[in-house]
Amino acid sequence: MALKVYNTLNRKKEEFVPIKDNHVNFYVCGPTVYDYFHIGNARPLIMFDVFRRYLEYRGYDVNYIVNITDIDDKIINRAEKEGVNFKVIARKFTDAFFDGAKKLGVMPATVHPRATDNIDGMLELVKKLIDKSHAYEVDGNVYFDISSFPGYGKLSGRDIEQMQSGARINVDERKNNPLDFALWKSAKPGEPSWDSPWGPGRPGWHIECSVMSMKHGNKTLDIHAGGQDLIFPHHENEIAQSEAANGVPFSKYWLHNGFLDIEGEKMSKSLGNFLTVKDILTKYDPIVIRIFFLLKHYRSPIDFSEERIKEAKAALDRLRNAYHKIEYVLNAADAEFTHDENSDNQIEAYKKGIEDAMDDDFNTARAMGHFFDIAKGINSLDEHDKNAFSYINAAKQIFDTLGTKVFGLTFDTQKKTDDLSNDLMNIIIEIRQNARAEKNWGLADLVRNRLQEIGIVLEDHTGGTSWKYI
RNA sequence: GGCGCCAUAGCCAAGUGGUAAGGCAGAGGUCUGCAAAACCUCCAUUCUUCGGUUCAAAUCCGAAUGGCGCCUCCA
Repeated sequence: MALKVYNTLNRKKEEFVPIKDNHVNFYVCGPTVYDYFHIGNARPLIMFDVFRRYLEYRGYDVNYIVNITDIDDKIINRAEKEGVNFKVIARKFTDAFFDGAKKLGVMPATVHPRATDNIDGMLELVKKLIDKSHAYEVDGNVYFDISSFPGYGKLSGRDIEQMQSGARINVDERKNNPLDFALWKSAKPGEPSWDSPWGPGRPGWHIECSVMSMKHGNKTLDIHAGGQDLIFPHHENEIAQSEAANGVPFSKYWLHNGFLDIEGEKMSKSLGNFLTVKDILTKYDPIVIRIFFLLKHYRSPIDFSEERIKEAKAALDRLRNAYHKIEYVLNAADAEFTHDENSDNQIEAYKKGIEDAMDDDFNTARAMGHFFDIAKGINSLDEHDKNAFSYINAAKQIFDTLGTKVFGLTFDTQKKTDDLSNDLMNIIIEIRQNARAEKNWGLADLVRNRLQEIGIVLEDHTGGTSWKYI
């Protein structure tokens, strides 16, 4: 089955065909580093990371670009408030972004370009737009003239005239048209600035993405992605300035993720429900956050709450328990298993189910359902049945490849355990088994309870006792 | 006012015109010294409502109702 993606440009699912062979230029709008990134920012970060991994799993050569916007009004405002250079703010929250992303299991992009490293490219693009009469300069500011670009509004499905009638009153008087947007802003005294033909200034909000995607990707990207709120004006403006300059489509496919609410309400600082990833990770396993997002389709709205997270944790634990059984059986086995064709076929069917789900506009929620089916299959197996070998082995493969490499989930709850710890655990378990044999339940329970206090769970089976970290 | 999205069990959620995946919670049972984990059984004759198309609709069309988003910085 061919991969299909929902393209915001046409509002339809389309077959995914890269522009050139199996090469994919995939650009995601990264953070503006003016604050710690929040749980809502984590959604595109995690979901598009999974899409990227799946494309690679499918054999595509993915050039994955996630920019850092490190110059912007919000950064300048914060720097002013704290009385530091804007670079201090940008550096601090760029570091926090990379740190959080790493903890969430997000793979580093092929390249993470920064806006401030690309000022020259932006100046060139602005010049080109002026030369082509798509932009005009007023008092050191350069604006894009949207009336010069007939396709304006095609991504967001907006009509220019209707937008003009509904435009806010507080528009910049210097613009020819209220909807024209800034490509270059003149600097006020004391503000960070770069020299330009129009005087000292800084780039407008949208220009950095156009420049960085062209530089590190192509004039026409295969995929451009971001949050739904970026459709207008950000992505609309990127299209206008890029296509006006290059005369070719800016991106073949546009992907947009749905919003996240907190307890049914929009997240905002004024409501006091603003949750940063940094804070959340002090409370929850990052992989729980990952599976929380994976359990729902990326384009739907998602609601974040304690209860949802508890459910996500329970779901993850179910998969981890199954994986724990896989390892327990494989380790305990004498490796005298016979081949079972039925199990092979069954597991092939699960694998195909997951791939079909992902091929259908990255339906991770459906894909996860198949993982639970596999978990059930593992849990139902008689661990002493030698015919179970191929099923268990194949299941492990699916967990390790699709589960870990594509979805970025970790199932192995065993921390890095050294030989000494393993030996000690075996001794403790042996002593407790002796106590149990003598029906010394007090001692047996004491051992189990004390271990639980330090995060180790003992599980008695008919054939012995296994242990794992919580 | 303009543009767009959504409505499936107690909760979350998938659903590709052919007769409702999965997870959580709950009830009963099995296993166990007790736990934990797991397994088995039960838990939507029905998909907000009303029309329509069709042999067949949760899926397509229309309308109503109820939520939500964007149009201003936002992932």
